Parts: sequence; structure tokens; C-alpha cells
Amino acid sequence: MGAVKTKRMPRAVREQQMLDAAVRTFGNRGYMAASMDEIAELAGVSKPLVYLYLNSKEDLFTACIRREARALTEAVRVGARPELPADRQLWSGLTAFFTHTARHPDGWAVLHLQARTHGEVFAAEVAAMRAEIVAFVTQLILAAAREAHRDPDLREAEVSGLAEALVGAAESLADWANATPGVTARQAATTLMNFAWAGLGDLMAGRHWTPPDDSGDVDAPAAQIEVTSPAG
Amino acid sequence: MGAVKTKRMPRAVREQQMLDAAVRTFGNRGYMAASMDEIAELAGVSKPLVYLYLNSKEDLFTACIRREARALTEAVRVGARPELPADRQLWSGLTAFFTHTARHPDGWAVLHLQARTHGEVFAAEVAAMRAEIVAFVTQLILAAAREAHRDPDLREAEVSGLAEALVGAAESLADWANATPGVTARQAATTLMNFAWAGLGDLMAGRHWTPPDDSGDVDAPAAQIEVTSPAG
Amino acid sequence: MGAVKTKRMPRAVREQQMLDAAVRTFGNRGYMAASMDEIAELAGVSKPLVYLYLNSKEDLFTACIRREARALTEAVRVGARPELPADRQLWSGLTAFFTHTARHPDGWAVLHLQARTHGEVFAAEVAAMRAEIVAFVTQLILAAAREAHRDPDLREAEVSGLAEALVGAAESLADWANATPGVTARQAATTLMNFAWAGLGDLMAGRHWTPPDDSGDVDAPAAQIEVTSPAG
Amino acid sequence: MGAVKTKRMPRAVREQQMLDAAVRTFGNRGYMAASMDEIAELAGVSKPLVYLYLNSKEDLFTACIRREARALTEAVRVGARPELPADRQLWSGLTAFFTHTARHPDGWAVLHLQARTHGEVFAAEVAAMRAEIVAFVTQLILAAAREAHRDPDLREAEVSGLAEALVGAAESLADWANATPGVTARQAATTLMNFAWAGLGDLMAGRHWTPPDDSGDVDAPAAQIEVTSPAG
DNA sequence: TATGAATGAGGCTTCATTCAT
DNA sequence: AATGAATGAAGCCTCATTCAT
Repeated sequence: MGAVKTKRMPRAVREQQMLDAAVRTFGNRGYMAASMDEIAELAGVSKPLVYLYLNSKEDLFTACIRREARALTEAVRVGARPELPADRQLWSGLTAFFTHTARHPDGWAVLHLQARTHGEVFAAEVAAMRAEIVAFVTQLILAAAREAHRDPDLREAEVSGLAEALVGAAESLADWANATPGVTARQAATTLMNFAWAGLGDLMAGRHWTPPDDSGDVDAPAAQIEVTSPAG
Repeated sequence: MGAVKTKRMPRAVREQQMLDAAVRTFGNRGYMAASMDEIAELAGVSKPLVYLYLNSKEDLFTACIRREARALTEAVRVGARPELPADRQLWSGLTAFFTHTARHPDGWAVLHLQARTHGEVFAAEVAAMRAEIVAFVTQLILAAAREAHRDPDLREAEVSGLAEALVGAAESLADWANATPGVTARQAATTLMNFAWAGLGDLMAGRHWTPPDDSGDVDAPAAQIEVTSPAG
Repeated sequence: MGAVKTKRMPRAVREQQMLDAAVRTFGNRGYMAASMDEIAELAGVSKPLVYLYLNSKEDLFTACIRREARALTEAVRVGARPELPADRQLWSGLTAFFTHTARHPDGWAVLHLQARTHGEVFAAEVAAMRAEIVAFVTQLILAAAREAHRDPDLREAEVSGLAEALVGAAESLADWANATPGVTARQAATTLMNFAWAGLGDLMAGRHWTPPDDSGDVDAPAAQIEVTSPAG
Repeated sequence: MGAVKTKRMPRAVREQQMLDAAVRTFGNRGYMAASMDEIAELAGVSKPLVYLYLNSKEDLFTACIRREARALTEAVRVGARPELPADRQLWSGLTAFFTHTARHPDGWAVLHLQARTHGEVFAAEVAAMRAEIVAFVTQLILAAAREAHRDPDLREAEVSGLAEALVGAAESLADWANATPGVTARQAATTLMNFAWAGLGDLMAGRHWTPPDDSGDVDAPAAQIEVTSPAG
């Protein structure tokens, strides 16, 4: 059970193995229900070694949060290619986000569920990451407005409220996409872009947002929502 | 500390006291960190009595989830007055939602954080409630479309995707509103309606949604959502 | 092994059983080497009950120290019958002291060895007891001097230095008496009284001993106690 | 922190560094609370090397005890210059004793507190040292008596009882002097010499003290030391 | 209806000690 | 001569749960 027992690894490698095991265990069982015993076994290592390298359950959990938070923000930042127009950046950033959360469900569970549920210290850790993402999204929205030669006076406070809502919706959709078989990251991103860009009001007015076509992209091709042809 | 020690109460009353204590404790400490000892003390009752009435920690937690879920859905359903037009219903339903979550932070923590974080059994319990709400919102959106004489062929699947997003955003905003001092339920509802109805696209087109003034409502006075007619 | 397993005792009784077991275990094994498991078993009780009543190993140890300290001071105070002349009081107090330490070797080990060796907190606890005893002895010495119509100006500071030395010697002799088979409490008390009353000087009739002046010596010069000229 | 990390030292030197670190750690933390990790780090050496040289924690502790015991007895023996008269020898021996314990508080803690508190094996080790010192003091007392042309028949058993008391008092005073700022070794030695030489009896001129006869008393009858008849 | 007394089980953490180089 | 990597064993503590009244 767990990793193959390879002896005498350099510390850095072992630490990553331990974090892997910890993220999986914390993600599945939850922070409190996860036992250090289980984590150590899954890492193919004795418990004292885990303590030697990671100090305590709290520290281990914090290390998990930090690693996963960095991985997620990195994925989003890389996904949002800065050479694209802002709306496309947003869309591809969202796609990267949903792709990452789908590929790392345990990491996502650690960040979105566990870290928020077990104490202010951990919650603060993810709050920092979230703030970073919200700021990033805010910049994208402002850039989009600029590109559209629109509303140069948009107050940042206003926009960051919208960014909050957008990020919040994205988080919820990530859970939903993970829980709903057959929903791809692109579909989730498209749904959210439609929701965010056009709004329900537009939907009823017949205007839709069109996802870009996906040449050479990493994920599945099909868009989720049938997009009617844009109004002329 | 805890409830005043009144002896010999009828069972139904005692049970509610216990559930009150349990919700508070589960909400504050989390499911696992909450101890039956603390709950019993807070309820002003001995531990064996808790077991006599509620059977086990799991059953107690399930009872909490059920009670809080019912209270929340009830609040939303009552808030959304069926005699109003659909968009107004949605707005007032959201307001009721944010009002309830603000007034019952522990109950909301139980439903939104704890129940989703500690095992499939509990998660299923809230999932059922959520599905109910999503269905309700879906109906409201469809009704709104109907009232606007729009898109009679909107497929329910499509709309329920949007409903998902809307509910997801609402959940996130509830946390945000609870954590941000000075944000009222009405403000939260308005923010979300703006986001949902007008979308970011509208924002950049310069169109804004204005909250209606408020005649005879239970909460703050302002009326609901002014939906501007879609631009031709 | 351990106490006979009698079920369902009132708390006060169980607590004493636990303290008995704890004093024995701490006295024999030492504070750190004593395991809560062993104490619980010796008390005929499960470990959680020990924690329920005594809170922690530290608290349990503190409770032991307090109980044994009280018992010892009480024994001494009762032993020194106040109606006797002061020297007799001192002698009978010492006898009571040696009797008690001989009869409660574990309690004595807890006070004299363990409590002083495992942290300031515990040490302070016995220091308080010791101070009380030193004060008591100081009073006895002063009373003896008064009864002998001697040196009414004896400064208390001076005398309490002697009391310190006397108590220190008594403590050491208690260990010695316990370790040397065939030495009774009365013998130990007599030895000490002889030493204290007559001194070695009498033994060799050299009367007062004068410290040499300190030419080229390493330490500070002043002698501490001003030695009064020998009685005529 | 700890010793400067110098590589490749000859074994003898490394061993002393380890013992230095061990004595400090054992003295401060106590035998059980001291960890081999801490000792190794303080010695500026890896743990396996400590085991290579000193074998085990027990052996290491024993080595500490032996080194410190030898150092202490050596200091006393050197301090008591044999060319002086016996009383002077005693005084300077005591001074050397108090000087040494004041300069090596950790070593003294190891000998006086730790070694006596953690098992018969270690206790025996210091008991040997103590016996040696008691014998030495006994000889000094006998010599003093001889020099005073007194009591040539003093039985050694009697005197060694007094030596016991004297040494016990010295041990206690060493702790007291270390704990009381401003008390020098010479002062401590003088206090003890005064106490021993003049006694309390002189203080009140009551000369010899006679134990009461023991009618109906709880303890064993025999007094230990034959008390010579009081001077007229 | 209600509770004081009691425990089996399990989790976090630390330590003395060794292996392989 | 010296060490980075690793672990078996054990200790403190807490908890959900029950018994006997």
C-alpha cells in the first residue's frame, strides 16, 4: 500500500513525497480525520521522519496549502496568456483554473474546503491566495474595459466587487464541475464567461458570448453551451 | 455559561436546546473539533441525555444539518413572494437568503462549510437542499424569460447551468458578506443581481442596473431590481 | 497488580487512590520515568479517569507535592508540642520529621528529590513548604534563646541562617537515615540535636572557631556571621 | 549556537566537548528531559558520533557523573592543604567545595540532583564519591581532636555520624548559596564552620543537650550518640 | 426524565538508537 | 573520523460512548 518503499532518498525528494501523500489524505479524509499514520504510510515513510521534516500536523497542513496555492495561482497565471486580448485572457485563465482544479481535486479540496474549515490560521493562508487571484481578475476586467474604449472612470472598488463575484462563482463551479461527470474545464469556463459577460439579462435578449475556437489547446474541444450565433 | 439549568423539560424542548447548542458548537469549532462534552454543557444537560435523545454524534450532526437546511429553504421560499414578477421574486429570494445566512452564521457554517467537509453522508444531505434551491431558481429564471416573452425554447439544462452559477455565486457572496462588516443582505443581493442580470458585458456598455425603491418590505426599504429593457 | 478493582467510587475517594498511586510511582520511578499508564493501573482505574479528575501529569504531580507537603508540615507541627520548652519542641519536631519521612519514603522522595529536579514550578511548590519550616525552626531557636535568658538581641537574620543550616542538615539526614538500616527517627533527631547544640567545637573544647584572614585567596573577604566572644 | 564546528579533532578532545555539552544539558534540563539531539548539537557534532564514542545515554550520563565527581573531590582535596592544622584544613576544604559548586553549577546539579534522582545505578556512583568525602572529613575531625589533645577514644562511628551531618549540611548550603545572590563561597564556609564548631548550644550557652528519656513514645528507643555529661 | 462514574480506542508527538556511506 | 537518513517504541492526552442508578 502507498508508495513503493525506496530507501535513502535525499531530503527534498522525500519532502515532496510526504506533501503528495498529505495533500491526498487531507483532501480525502479532511484535515482532522486524516491521521499522521495514514499520511506516513501513504508516503512510504515512518512517522518520525514526517515529523523530522515537517514538524507537526499543523505545519504539514500549512505546507500543503502553500504548495497547492502556489501551484494553482501559477497555473492560472500561465494559462492567461498576456498577449491575448483581455477577455480571451480571462477565458483562458478560467480554463486553466478549471483544468487545474479538475486535475488536482485533492489539492483543490485542501484549498477550498479544508483550509477554510479548520481554523483562522489556515483560512488566512488561502485568503492571501484568493486576494491575489481577485486582484489579477480585477486587472483583467479593467483591461477589457480599456480595450473596449469604455468607461475609463470605472472605479476599481466597483470592479473588484464584480471580480469577487466572478471568482466566487468560479470556485463554486469548480466543485460543480468536479462533481458532475462529463463537464470539461472548457465547458465550465464557457458557462461562467457567458454568465459573466452577457448576464442573464442578455441571455434573454438573445445576445451571447462566443468562446474562441480551440486550436492546439490542451483540453477537450466541445463547448458546453450551445452558443447561438452572435447578433450582428 | 450555557443554558440556564432548568430541570425536567418536555422532550421536544430539550431536543431543540440540544440542537441549538450543537449548531453553535459545530459552527464554531467544526464537526470534528466539537466535543460532545462541550455541546452537552452548552445545552445545560448531561451527556447521556444527549445520547438518549440524539443517539450519536453523527446523528446529532445530521439532525443539525436537516434542521438548518429546512430553515434556510423555508426562509428563501417565504422570501420569494410568488405574487411578484419573477425577477422581483429572485431578488427578494436572494435577499431572504443573505438575511438568513447573516442571522444564522453558525447554521450557515454548518451547511456550507462543515457538512461539505466531513464525509459523503453529510455532503449528500446538503446536496439535496442545494438541488432543491437550484431547481427553484431555475424555475424563476424560466419564468422570467417567459414573462419577457423571450426565448421560449431555452432548454432547461442550459438554464440550470446558469442557475448553478447563480447559486454558487450567492453562496460565495454569503461568506463574503458575513466576513465584510457593513455589507447588508440587500446590498449583497443587489450586487449579485447586477452581476447576473446585466453581466460584465453590460457594465462595459455603460448599462447599469438600479435597485428599485422599497415599499413595505420586511428588510430595508428599497424596491427591487429595475430591469432595463434590452437595447434593441 | 495494583489496587483491587472496586467499581463506582465517589470522586473524592478515587482521587485519593489516584494520589496514593501517583506518589508511589513518582517516588519510585521519578517524575519523568513514571508513566500515566502505570499510575492509572496502580490506582486500579483507567487512564481517562485520571485525566478527568487530575487534568494532566503536571497537575497530578503538583497535587502530589501539595498533599505531601501539607502532610509533612502538619506532622512536624503536631510533633512539636507547644507546651514543651523550646529545645524539647525542636527535638520532638525533628523526631516527627524523621518519623514521617521514614514512614512515607515515597512522599519524601517526591518532595526532596523529584519536585526539586523537574522544573521551577514544582521547585517553587516545595520551596514554599521549606520556607514555612525554616520560619518555624527560626521561631523555636529564638524562643530557646529567650528561655535561656540569652542574647535578646539575636538578629533574626542571623538565626534564620542557622535555621537554614539546621533544616538542610535535617533533610540530608533524612535521606541518610532512610538509606541506613537500623537508624531510627529518634536516633537521627538526637544526632542532629547533638550536632546543632553542642557542635564540633565542644567536642574538642576549642570553643569558637575564627575564620582565617584571607591573604591571596580567591574569594570575597567578609565572613558572614559575627561571632560573639565566648561566654565566660 | 553550540561549539564552533571544527572538523577532525582527536578523539580525546571530542569526548571532552561531548561531556561538556552533556553536563550542561543534563544539568539544565535534567537527565530525562535532556535529549541526545540537543547534546550532540551543543557539542557541535552529529549524533552517531556521540554514540560511537559514548555508547548510550546511560553511559554518557555515567561518564558525566564520574568526571564531575572526580573534579569535585579533587578540588576539595587540593583545597584542604595538608600542611595546615586540621580545622583550617576543614575550612579551606569547605571553601574549595563551595567555590567549586558555585563555579560548576551544572556539574553540581548533575551530582547532587540528577544522579540521585534517576535510578540506583547513577545514585550508587555519587554515593561512592560522597562516602569518600565523608571519610575524608571524618579523618579531619579526628585529626582536629587529636591536635586539641582531646578525647583520644572518640569512636570513629560517632565521628562519622557527625561527618555525615556536616557533609549533609554542606550539600544543602551549596544549593542555598547558589540560589542566594551575594553569598560567596567563603561566607558559606564560614557559616557552616560556625554552626559546626560553636553550635547552637554555645549560642545560648546551654552547653550539652540531653535527649529526653522516651517513655511511651512511638519510635525505637536507642539514642545513637553517647552524650557526654554536661559541663558543670 | 436524568446523571455521576467510567473506559476502549486512537491520535499527536518525541526519543534513543542504528544503517549506509 | 564523521554524518545524513531513517525507525521501533512509547508517552501524553482526548474523545465518543456506555453503565448503573
